[in-house]
Amino acid sequence: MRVSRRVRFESEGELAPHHFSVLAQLKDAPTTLGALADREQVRAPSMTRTVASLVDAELVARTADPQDGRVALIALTEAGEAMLATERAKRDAWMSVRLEGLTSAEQETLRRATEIMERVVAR
Amino acid sequence: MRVSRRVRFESEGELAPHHFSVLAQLKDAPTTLGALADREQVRAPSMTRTVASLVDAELVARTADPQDGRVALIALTEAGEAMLATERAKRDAWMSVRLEGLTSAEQETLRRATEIMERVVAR
DNA sequence: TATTGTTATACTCTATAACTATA
DNA sequence: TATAGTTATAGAGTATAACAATA
Repeated sequence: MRVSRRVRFESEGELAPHHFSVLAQLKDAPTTLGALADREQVRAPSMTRTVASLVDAELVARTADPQDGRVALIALTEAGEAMLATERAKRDAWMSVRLEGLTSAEQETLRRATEIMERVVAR
Repeated sequence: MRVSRRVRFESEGELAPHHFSVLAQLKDAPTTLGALADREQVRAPSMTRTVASLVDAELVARTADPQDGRVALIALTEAGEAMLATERAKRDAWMSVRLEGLTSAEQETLRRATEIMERVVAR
């Protein structure tokens, strides 16, 4: 928790945290508004607002679902992908600087720990 | 970041995140309102409100600084300490369940990684 | 009828600006 | 004058309730 707090506070970007978080959800595939709301742990009306704001910023686009007329499909625009990559690069840079001073053995321990935690979190 | 997200979302307590965070800052010693605002990355008026809400809930108490009449010193009450302990226990429990399935070697790797990251974050 | 999403409305958290009290 | 904190006011983000459109 302390590490994540430091990264959030110190590698701060132009994007509000909940905006960053939604862009990250869209990385792999377009997603319905409802699914986004579930994953972000907010109610549908809140996500409607957040998506409207991201659409205004041209970071995401809405398209209709050809199979189901009720559904709103949200996808990253090119600008959205670029923004996501930039923000992630800032976080990576913050961490890279701090890991440089470690020994190879320490870095190797962190690599193994990361693999373990990825499995833990995937469950 | 993904681990911290899961812990926040799934080990959810009664306390709003920014309330939890302020209580955690007060764990070791009473703190001025201004210092709290700095550490929580909010402006003084926001912290005035947050502290007022915690005072209403009797989780913190305000006392005057004997040396400087301008300063408001904020400290945990007994109820605040108990609340903090309870919330932390929930987070610990969430994680403990997930670490039980790991081998001893894997758990040892995580212990060593934790020590390394504590040094990284302390800088 | 049930589901997906939006609109209306209110509450909370945040901020900036202006103010009070103390140094 | 400068600093610590509060009050006034406004802008986001969130929620619930009521609604529209589609299945």
